[in-house]
Amino acid sequence: MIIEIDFQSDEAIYMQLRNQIIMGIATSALQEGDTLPSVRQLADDIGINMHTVNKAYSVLRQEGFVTIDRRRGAIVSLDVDKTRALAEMKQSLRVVLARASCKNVTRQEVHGLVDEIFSEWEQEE
Amino acid sequence: MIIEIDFQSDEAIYMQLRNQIIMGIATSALQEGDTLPSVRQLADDIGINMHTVNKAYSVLRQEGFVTIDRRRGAIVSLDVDKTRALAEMKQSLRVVLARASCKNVTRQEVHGLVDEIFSEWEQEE
DNA sequence: GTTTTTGTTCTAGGATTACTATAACAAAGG
DNA sequence: CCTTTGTTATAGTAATCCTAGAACAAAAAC
Repeated sequence: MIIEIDFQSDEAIYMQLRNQIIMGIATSALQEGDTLPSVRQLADDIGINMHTVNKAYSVLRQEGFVTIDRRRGAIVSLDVDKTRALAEMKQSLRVVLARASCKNVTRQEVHGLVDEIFSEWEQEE
Repeated sequence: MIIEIDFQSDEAIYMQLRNQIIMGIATSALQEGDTLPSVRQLADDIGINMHTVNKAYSVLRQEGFVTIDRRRGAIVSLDVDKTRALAEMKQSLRVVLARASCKNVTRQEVHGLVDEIFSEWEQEE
């Protein structure tokens, strides 16, 4: 799985990393049981500090996407709390859809985009 | 329109303010042509600094949700660039949906949530 | 047994951002 | 004339982000 960090972005590096790993899981580029690179190796590959990678991994652990084992490192393992996931998603969606709605994006167009995104993922499986 | 700031949140105050105003527009609590409170008055009401409100207004202007007039202050006026809005929304949706998908939220459930949110807004009009 | 690699922890410094605080300005309106 | 408007400048505090170097115990590799 290829990770691309935009150093010009105003989004923190550890957040870009977190989001890309989550999208990697969603697209099945990363599967349950897969191990992520060690913090030192990934930091070296990307050209950032070890602690920045460690922070991304810690956030992923806290959010229930990986478990961290001293021997094997970070392992993709999903702690599914669907009720919580739905509540959190609704909150995020409200902000995203409000912005879109102000710009005259219709409910149908949103549905279309959702389908597009899900289709992209299913193709890659 | 009621604005609620969570001072314990890790989200910046000016971003909370920006998002609530955008949601206010989406729900028609704020309509095109309406004037927002002056930066000093709103800052006083909320109990924050004038410059924090000013920053929120500046972001809203840059994103095309309000125009700012020296006489009347910030006025809701939507600069609709739908192509850009769709592109930006898709990028945001990708992250939100990836998180949900990992937690076994289905495409159908996302559609349901989208409808729920749009319905909330339409009821208030 | 020795060496390497693993995550973890500590301290520390630099850079940037967020927020607050004053103060002052020109423009418009009452 | 006085008030209110957004705007700008300066300044300080606090928090966050990122980097850096060092060290530790535990597990794996040799």
